[in-house]
Amino acid sequence: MPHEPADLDTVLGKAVTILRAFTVDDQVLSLAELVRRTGLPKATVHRVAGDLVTNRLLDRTNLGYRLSGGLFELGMRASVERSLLELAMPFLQDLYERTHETVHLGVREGHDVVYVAKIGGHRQAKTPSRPGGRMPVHCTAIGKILLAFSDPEVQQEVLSSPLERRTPHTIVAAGLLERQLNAALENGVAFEREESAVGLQCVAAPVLAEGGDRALAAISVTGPVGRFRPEAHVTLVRAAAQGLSSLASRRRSLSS
Amino acid sequence: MPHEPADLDTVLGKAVTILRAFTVDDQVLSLAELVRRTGLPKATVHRVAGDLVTNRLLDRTNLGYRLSGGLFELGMRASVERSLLELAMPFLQDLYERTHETVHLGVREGHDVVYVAKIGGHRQAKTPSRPGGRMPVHCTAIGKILLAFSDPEVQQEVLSSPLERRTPHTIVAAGLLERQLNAALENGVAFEREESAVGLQCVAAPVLAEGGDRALAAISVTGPVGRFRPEAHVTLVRAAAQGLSSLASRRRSLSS
DNA sequence: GATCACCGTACCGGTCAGCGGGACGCTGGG
DNA sequence: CCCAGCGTCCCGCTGACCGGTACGGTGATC
Repeated sequence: MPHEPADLDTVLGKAVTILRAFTVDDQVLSLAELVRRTGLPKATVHRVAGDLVTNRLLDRTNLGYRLSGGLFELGMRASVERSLLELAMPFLQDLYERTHETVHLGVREGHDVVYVAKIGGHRQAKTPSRPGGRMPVHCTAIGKILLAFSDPEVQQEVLSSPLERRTPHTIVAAGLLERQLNAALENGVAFEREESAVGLQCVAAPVLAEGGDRALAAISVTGPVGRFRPEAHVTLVRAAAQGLSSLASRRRSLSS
Repeated sequence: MPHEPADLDTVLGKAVTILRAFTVDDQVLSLAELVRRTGLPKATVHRVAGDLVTNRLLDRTNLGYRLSGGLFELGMRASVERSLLELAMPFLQDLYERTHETVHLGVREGHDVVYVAKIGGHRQAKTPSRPGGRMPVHCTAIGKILLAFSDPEVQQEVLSSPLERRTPHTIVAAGLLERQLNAALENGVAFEREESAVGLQCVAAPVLAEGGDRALAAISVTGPVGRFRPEAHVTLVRAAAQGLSSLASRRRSLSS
């Protein structure tokens, strides 16, 4: 389940429900739309949204409400993502410069991967991912490598839940997926071939925690079928991920 | 004023007060520390922080509280910053690849510049800026160019307020600053020479709104005195900023 | 230009979520 | 041993929050 109900009997619960009603590609939502999405009474949304505006978490435009810059600031202070991002940037940078293909950094959250960074040039392949966005673990290279280097129980959790089909190539058979995960664990790389979007392929390698058997995050390179062969970039991606791993384990940035 | 009091007689106000108690380089704050910073009663902080945890805006660790990954996700959905970032990345990317110096993207908020993106390699100069962080407008190249392309009233507002001295080179005389702003407006570039941090220099150019007389954002290149001469990069920075300007004005991403 | 659907805004009295002073147990340092 | 500082919990008071309802504006449809 994406995220549980969030207590609607409390102001705070209503507030975050409203905030979370915005998806990655909503620019601005009208009051009515917020009412529709949240299921809250109109008067309530009106009031709470107003409070959110005075508290600078929302902006008011003549078209409706929109997540504010203050929220962006706050989000960038989230310790784990922030320090991961700062450590990772130089590596992602290098990787991009050597490949000139789209480079991703992501972490796992439940059954999804959350993208922490995405860098690409003017001619980048049109990927469905966005920084701060989510994708199901089972249909992306990043997701697979993260899952391969997760606790067996969460791995099993995902394998035993229904696997949404995103494209004709999406792997929906748990058995096949499990074999790929084992291979990924063995090789330290995972692949994706048009499983999240038609026309795209991807390689990913894990950023490992101290012990070396759990992934903190993962790095990937994505490109269009045709000019791009995932196998050709295995070494580079792996090198970047390993470099970051060893740098990260020399710092504190983990735990729960 | 950075941000006004935020109504403390409301749950929401207390909640954001607690969230904003975290600065860019706080990893984790104890309950007691939060009490100290917010001035709220201990019992209240304890309860509200608890609520924030159940609503996934804070994480609980054995050392204290910390801004959660959910908050990061939310922040990345802030429309203005997000779309700006997406449009800008390829340009920042190019700029970095041609200079191999630290590249920034920033917007103005009140008397501060807020950094939206920062990219640099392994050998980057050690800058005080961080993505999501703030710096005073008057002591950075980005800040100066943003101010030069702002409404005259806000420009005057800043000029007539006390200018904090950050380094021995920080410009604290309003007259001198004003002359630099005029020059910046004329040339479409601003410079900074060790005014925010000793040993660093910087060039910045504006990302202009449709009309061409107001800046939406600004791009800069920063490097260490010695190997780095700001003048040498004027053309590149300006080109990147102009490219982004024309791209941005072909989209909707402005207003208040 | 009348009707209607849908929007954003405003009102207002009942009630329960939120409040915070204070007490408690734990820990570590002097 | 004591004390300072921490996190947690209790509990009765009260005003912040609630949301049904009503109102004015705006655009499409006939």
